[in-house]
Amino acid sequence: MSAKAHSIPAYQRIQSSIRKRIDAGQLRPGDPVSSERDLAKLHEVSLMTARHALATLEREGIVERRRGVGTFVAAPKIQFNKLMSYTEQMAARSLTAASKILFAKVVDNEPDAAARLLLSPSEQLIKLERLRHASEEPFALETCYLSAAGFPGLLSTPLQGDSLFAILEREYDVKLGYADEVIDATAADPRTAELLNVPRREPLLRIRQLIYSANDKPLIYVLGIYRSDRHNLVIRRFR
Amino acid sequence: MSAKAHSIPAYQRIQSSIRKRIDAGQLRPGDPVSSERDLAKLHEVSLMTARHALATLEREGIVERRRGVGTFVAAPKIQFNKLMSYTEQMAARSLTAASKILFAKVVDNEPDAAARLLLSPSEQLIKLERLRHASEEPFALETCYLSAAGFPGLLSTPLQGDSLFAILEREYDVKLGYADEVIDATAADPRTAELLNVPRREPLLRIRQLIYSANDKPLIYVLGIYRSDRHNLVIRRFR
DNA sequence: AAGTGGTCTAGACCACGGC
DNA sequence: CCGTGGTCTAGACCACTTC
Repeated sequence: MSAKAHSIPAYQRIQSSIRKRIDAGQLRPGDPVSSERDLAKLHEVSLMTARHALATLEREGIVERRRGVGTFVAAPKIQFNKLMSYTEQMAARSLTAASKILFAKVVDNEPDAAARLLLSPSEQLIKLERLRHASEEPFALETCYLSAAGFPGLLSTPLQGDSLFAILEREYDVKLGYADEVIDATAADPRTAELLNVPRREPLLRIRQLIYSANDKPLIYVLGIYRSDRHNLVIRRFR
Repeated sequence: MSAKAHSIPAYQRIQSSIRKRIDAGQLRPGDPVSSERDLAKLHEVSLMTARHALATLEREGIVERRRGVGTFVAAPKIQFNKLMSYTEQMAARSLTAASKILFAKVVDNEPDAAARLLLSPSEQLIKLERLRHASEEPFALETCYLSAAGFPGLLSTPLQGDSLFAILEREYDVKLGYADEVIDATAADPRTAELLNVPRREPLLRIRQLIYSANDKPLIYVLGIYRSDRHNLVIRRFR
């Protein structure tokens, strides 16, 4: 029925239009979102399609649905369980991302990182170590590894001003899929303590993240160390 | 069309039948699951219903779907982003749950916990403090709070042998919905260090969990402290 | 009673992967 | 080519909440 543009699924167009109105402030937390039936008429799609759009928005925590009542814009707490770059996370909280690159070179002596990416132990890897700031105070040390062969010339592009996710998606046509994260607590070693400006042995949050492409190939391994006084991890679990 | 049992949705029955075959070992990781079309014929439902069953199983990490290829039993890593009791988590890893109750009384001087449950500061709360073990070694200290008025007689029921989730769902007809968790790192205080058998100031994982009912009412507030050498938190994020 | 989300039907076409 | 999952239709009835 619809004229064209099969390139973007209808349910994603509906989601975009809702997200856009939330971002623009036209829809505020607690405000009702159009009902399934209204959305279906408005976008000229069937009920199931409008429903699919709202259902996945709910799992992202953007919207809350109550049977018999309606769908409402969720409190903007956090984008639950959403894979986002540091830049995107900061933007979602209306903050600007600031970071300092400590290390950016090709290495071949990190067999552990290579193994996590399912590469041979001596494979050449791009290693990128960055210190994340918020209002002048450092709060995270992130080290990420990528296959050097998979992303030629990455180190020559300006990494400073742009999000790594954005570069990968734009320049290398990468489609990010999901990430598995293992979280635990660790004590600050001397170098980390100095970089993060905390005492030695301070408890820190450690997140080891393996980011997969949309077709299930491991792309990036990220080791993140976070000051737990300046950063909380928030997730939502479902029954 | 379908004869009866509107009580349980068809897509949940399909999920149960798949889960059952996985639990029984008839389906092992990597094995193909019946396709959408086969499931639809087998269970005499429409394609969309079979599809819904597989789609939500995928978001739980139980199954992996590959377009053009099929649906396969996922590696039994972890039940991603799933709200489960300690007992259920242990069972999922084929371990037995062991815990010791340190404290189980009604209190009225915990305004912080009351506030999180949206109750008045002096409201009477059931406070339950438990030490979790795995193979003789303690690894977690969990303190949970519930409204005393909401769950009369809970302290009289045998909490030792049964999962709290199971008691609430069975005896109080509670429908658990989801949980929001805030995760950070903290240092062991003297009492916690002794209980968990670790040095003082040891980095520990702290999880503050607010469990909601299916209709969005806060039910339980849980403060958990975990030995990070014996417990990892694993989550999955989606793009 | 009216409106909402939750489940479901019986089909359709498309995009993708493997043979 | 065929089978797979991904999107979509044009309806339907149910369960729930609010008025």
